[in-house]
Amino acid sequence: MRMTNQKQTYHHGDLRNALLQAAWKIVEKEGLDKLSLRGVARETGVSQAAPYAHFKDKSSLLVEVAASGFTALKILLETQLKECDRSKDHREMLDKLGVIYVQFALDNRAVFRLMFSDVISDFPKSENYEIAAAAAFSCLERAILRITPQPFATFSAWSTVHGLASLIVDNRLEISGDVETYVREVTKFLKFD
Amino acid sequence: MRMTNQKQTYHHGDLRNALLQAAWKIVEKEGLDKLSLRGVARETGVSQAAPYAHFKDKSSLLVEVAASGFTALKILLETQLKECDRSKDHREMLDKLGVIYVQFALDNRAVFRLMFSDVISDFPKSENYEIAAAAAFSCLERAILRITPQPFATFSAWSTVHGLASLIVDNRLEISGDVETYVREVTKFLKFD
DNA sequence: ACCTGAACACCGTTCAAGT
DNA sequence: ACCTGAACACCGTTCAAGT
Repeated sequence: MRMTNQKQTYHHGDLRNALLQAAWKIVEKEGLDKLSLRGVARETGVSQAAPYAHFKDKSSLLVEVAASGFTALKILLETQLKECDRSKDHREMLDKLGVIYVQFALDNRAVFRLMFSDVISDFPKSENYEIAAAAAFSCLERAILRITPQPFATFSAWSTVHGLASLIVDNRLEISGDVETYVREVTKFLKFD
Repeated sequence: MRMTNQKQTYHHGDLRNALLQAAWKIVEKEGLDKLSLRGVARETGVSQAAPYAHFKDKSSLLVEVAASGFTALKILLETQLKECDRSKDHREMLDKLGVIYVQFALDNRAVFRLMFSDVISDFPKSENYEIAAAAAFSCLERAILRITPQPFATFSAWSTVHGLASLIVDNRLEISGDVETYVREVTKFLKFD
């Protein structure tokens, strides 16, 4: 099928990234269980065995997709964190980060699930993944530390926001109305003083 | 197993339940992604096509496994709820339910994941599933209502406990020490007054 | 009604071989 | 180094046929 205007070479050039993008796209469109490595290769216009030149196996590819998910989330959180830097209302900042977390989960349902999926959790994770995940978590941590130094405060905030996001994404909680008011109503019971 | 001594007959007798039990066992031992319908049939000593006499497809079987997971959790929660009925310390009761929730998740990692998995969430759920899930949720709700009538209090408590359970099960939070102290430390920031 | 065996269209993964 | 095509051992699901 080499008949488009682009000249098609035997070597793809950036197959690794093309595969990652295709995988993200398919996961979001079809769901994690519908994603096959062969399908990713097909979508990328490459043979079924080609991915193995760049990834050890299917799980390794998915781990990298999840890592880029954490990176995307981290960037969103960090942007908000910087915007709020001049403000003194630390609690408001935390709420805003919560809204971003939940909104990200809703905008990228399948990838969000993948980020915490057993495909990854029960697997030797990549360095990329661990770094990206830790970076996202650390944004929440920094915000909390401006409010309180209590040791479990970060876990508590993270649990609440993550739980809310998970329950919504997994259809156990129907949201009527916008995400923001929902997050605020739920997190208002968290009191760190 | 009432039929241990009986000779094998062409008809199994209670194949439906045998398949459900085998599925639970395999999921916990091998993980959700390793579970195949053919494997479940093999484990039960029956042909690959036999499950289709009792379940529409693989997902339908998994939905029922998840339903029995919710039922098991509900029973644990309800037992605790009754034990606490005479006590006046409603907050203590809530904490105990939280511990049970998280402990259940840890004792049945793979099934807990399955209960909220996309295999089920993006699927026409069965009546069994919806009833069992609602029953489990309602235990938390009843406990909360003794503390406060505020509308989002239940969601808040559920989110926190569910988030904590999920993060631990998905290996994003290492627990050092026992579950109980962990749950108490995290939920102590939830204040309903 | 309940179950089997063969069949079909898919997978993940490997490997010799091509560029 | 990067990619292909064929091959192998698995799946989920269907269906005619057996009990």
